[in-house]
Amino acid sequence: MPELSERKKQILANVVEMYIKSGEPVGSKGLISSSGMNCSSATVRNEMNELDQMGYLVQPHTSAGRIPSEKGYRYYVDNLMPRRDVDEFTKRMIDAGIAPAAGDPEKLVNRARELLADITKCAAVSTAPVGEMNVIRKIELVPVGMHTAMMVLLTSNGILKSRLCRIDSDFNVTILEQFYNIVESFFIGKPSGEISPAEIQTIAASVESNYFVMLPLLAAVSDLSGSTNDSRLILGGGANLLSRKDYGDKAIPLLEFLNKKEPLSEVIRSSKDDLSIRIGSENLFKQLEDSSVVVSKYSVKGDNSGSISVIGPTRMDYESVISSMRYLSDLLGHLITSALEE
Amino acid sequence: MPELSERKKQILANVVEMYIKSGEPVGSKGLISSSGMNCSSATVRNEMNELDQMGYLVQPHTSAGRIPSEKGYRYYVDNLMPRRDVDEFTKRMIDAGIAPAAGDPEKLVNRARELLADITKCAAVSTAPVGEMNVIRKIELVPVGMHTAMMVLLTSNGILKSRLCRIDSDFNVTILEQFYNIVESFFIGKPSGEISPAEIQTIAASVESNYFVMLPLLAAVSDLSGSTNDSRLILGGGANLLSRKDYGDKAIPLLEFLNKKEPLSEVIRSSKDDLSIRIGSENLFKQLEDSSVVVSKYSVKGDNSGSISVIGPTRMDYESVISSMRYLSDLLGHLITSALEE
DNA sequence: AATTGGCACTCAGCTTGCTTGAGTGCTAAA
DNA sequence: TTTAGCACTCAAGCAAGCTGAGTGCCAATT
Repeated sequence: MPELSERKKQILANVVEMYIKSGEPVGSKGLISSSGMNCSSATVRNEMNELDQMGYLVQPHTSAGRIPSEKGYRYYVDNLMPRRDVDEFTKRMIDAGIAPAAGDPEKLVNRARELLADITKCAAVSTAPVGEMNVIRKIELVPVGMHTAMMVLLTSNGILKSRLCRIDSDFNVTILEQFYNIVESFFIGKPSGEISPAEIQTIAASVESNYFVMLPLLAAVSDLSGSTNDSRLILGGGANLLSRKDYGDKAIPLLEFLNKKEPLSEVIRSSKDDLSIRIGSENLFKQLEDSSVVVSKYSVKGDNSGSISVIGPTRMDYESVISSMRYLSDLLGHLITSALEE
Repeated sequence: MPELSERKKQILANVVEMYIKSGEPVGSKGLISSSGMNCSSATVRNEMNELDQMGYLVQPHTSAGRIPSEKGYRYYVDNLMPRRDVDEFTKRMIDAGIAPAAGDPEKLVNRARELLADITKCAAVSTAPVGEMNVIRKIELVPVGMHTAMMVLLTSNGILKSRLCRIDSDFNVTILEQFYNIVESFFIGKPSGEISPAEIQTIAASVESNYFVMLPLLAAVSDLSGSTNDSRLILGGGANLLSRKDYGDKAIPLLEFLNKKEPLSEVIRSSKDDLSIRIGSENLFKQLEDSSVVVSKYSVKGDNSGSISVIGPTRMDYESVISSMRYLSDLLGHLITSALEE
């Protein structure tokens, strides 16, 4: 990454910011007047030309102004973007918006996602808190029919999962007792997600008499506890993308893409850092080539566990999106933590 | 509703069907050729003119063909539309699509909604089964923190609801025991939704010592059991409306409207019959003036309890939508019933 | 009395050409 | 190295013209 001269940096930053604000390509003259640089438009023109050749800017047509390329956005985000705190207004909006959900982890996550979509006017995605430090609190098996029962599993981060299971023989007290004994001695207090099929086999084998009845139940426990939380991945504010003129009719296939759970999950989960920004084709899916994805993780009890994300046009207002997300994911982590500890 | 001559009926039916297929206004000549009527275009023209004046057809512009008015659609749906069974292909699609969800009521409903959206290329809404005959099966209270607990309620139709509650004193065995006693003697087996605040008061008063601890817990039970199932109302396939050229940019405000739970719930719930069709401005919300809403109820254990709906442009293919919905809601009702009884 | 062929008329949507103006690159002077 | 000046480009907006599907009406036909 070659160093740019101070002036080039200044120009690039201005182009990016003006383009983000207006959506119109930025010309040399307009840039001068609204950035207060003290040099002439011709000078800016020369510099822009070089930035163009270096790949930071592009021209939509020969006689139009410049817009940032992906490389331009990337350089801006990495080196030029101011790292301010959330503005007061947004902060209040978040504080006020999330307050009514305090105390309930699930509601908090949902509320956070809705707020994020509203604030950024982009699509927002949330994943529920599922840390590795997470422990199984309770397992219940409630008969629903003769051969079916609802299994309910509660983890220490306050997340409830359920699933219907079916067995071949009738339910009776003995089976239930046996099941609860096993649960008590093998599962309660165990980190969720650490139950291997092999273990299940071993445990099931220990009940000679009811092996074939118990096996599906135990498999269900394993399944439920380890279930990739795809089902806890929720997209909101998709409609916001439609009002963004950036995507013309490309908004429709994009929305269709985002509505599929699996690829979306892949997109979100492929982020490693606490805060990751992927711009345009840095996203591996070609459906996202005109979009940027910002993922911010939040921690519950000091354990990195869930995330909130924003998906919008590459032209999104990175600075405000990121500052909002930083604040919101911090707050969310704290609120969930205290909901569980209190 | 004045009777129309046989020929007028035939013409109206053809206009509606052709317009539904093509989306283009139907002219006299085109109608002749693709409907095989044995009269001249001039005759059709005269008839169309009358239908126009009677209010069944309208002309978008002076020199265009005719399209059905709302009155025209209504007459078609009530009197002219063939009532065929689902076509073989759709039927297979439904059978194959719903099979993997068999056994789990919640999954069945979700799958049905997704299928419906896919088949009709419209938005689809599902509500979970919540009949009046519905009974509380089990209530669990799982402590999550010092002052918080997760309450889980399971009803006889296999639907699970949960909610976090918080109390002022610490949880202890006595409180839990007392709570479960109350649950056992007052709530289990009771029709959900029939627990009045007054009753809660009475019951809470019966535990002199722990009145203030028990009250919020009991209130939570009442709340959970009676909770309007707004939260069980889910919209899917909203993106389908965008690809429908019928709504130009009106699709965006429409989607925004549909994404609000309350009005959508109102729209669905205002249907009384087993199958209700509301066309255009027959819907009370003006956001739906260009849309039709078809609601079909399904029964679980003979008790009319949930519904699936389709929302799409007034130009939707009523015949195929309705036949699909009839088949699907029947199937859904049966599958849920057998999942619970088996 | 109902049906039909013929004809003049309408008008949305497309095509075409013109104009405008923001913006560029280049050159020559400061 | 910067700047003023100038010729050039091209998207977007507008007006005029053309096209063709479709109509309404009338007079002739069955």
